[in-house]
Amino acid sequence: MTRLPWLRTRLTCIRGTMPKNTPELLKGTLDLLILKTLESGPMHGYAIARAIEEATEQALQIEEGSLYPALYRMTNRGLLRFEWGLSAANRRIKSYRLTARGRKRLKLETANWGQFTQAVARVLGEQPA
Amino acid sequence: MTRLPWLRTRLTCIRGTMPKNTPELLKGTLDLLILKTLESGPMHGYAIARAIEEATEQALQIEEGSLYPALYRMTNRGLLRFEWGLSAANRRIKSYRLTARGRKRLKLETANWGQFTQAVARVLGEQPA
DNA sequence: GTCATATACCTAGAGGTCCTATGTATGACC
DNA sequence: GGTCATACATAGGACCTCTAGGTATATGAC
Repeated sequence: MTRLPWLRTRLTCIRGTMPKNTPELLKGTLDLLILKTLESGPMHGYAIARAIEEATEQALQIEEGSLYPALYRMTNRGLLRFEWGLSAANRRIKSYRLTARGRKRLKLETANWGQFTQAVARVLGEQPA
Repeated sequence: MTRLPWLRTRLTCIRGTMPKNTPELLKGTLDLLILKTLESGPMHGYAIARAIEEATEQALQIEEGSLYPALYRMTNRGLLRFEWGLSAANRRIKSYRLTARGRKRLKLETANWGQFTQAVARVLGEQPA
């Protein structure tokens, strides 16, 4: 049971900003976030997660165990496709991009999200400005 | 295989407004919606579902197969408690109300929801007014 | 050089939530 | 007496996220 070198790294990463919020909330939304992030151009998985975290100022943490299965799923559904390539840091990466279908899906899910949050807002009794 | 009388009722109900949206989005949100609906006073399960649907102008449909398990869950967690009673229509009902814990939870989940939607909004590139 | 770190990928299994489909019961109304 | 809406309930499946584990390698510090 030797402590492997990469283990400590991971733990410190997690301990860092762990907001512990949004345990279930992320449920239907991760796909939308990924689609939106890819709208501006191709990106690889790890970078997508970082981009989302940065955009939300670490409010949302994308776990790798959610991210990679999601990318896999979405590729299978024809929303994304990927090519192997090299990152700026000279690393082997899978560069994902939206397909036409993915773009259409992004539109749909964005609209759904808008409707959904409006509906919830009505229940919460927020004044729509 | 005779067609049972209550079947048709149910089907027409469903066919009515079925928006088919929010398949996954509801995930972490149903509890919040129920808590908020009960904030104004005791209510029974069926009425809670109707209230949410009305508040959202049928944008959100609360299925009974989601509703009753949710009420059960939340009762077990000490967020709600209920008493058997009679409705205005003279029917046997379980009248639910918030516990102190439920009220605290409502606050927490409302705050979480606000943060979460803001985070998503940032990714979607919406201007925060 | 070699050690630690960050980058970059992957997966199995657990846990949780929602929905579909099904079932029962009864008050009100025609 | 039949139909409808109300009011409860639950088993099973589908789906998604997270935890926890695993591998590989470029880069910079020492």
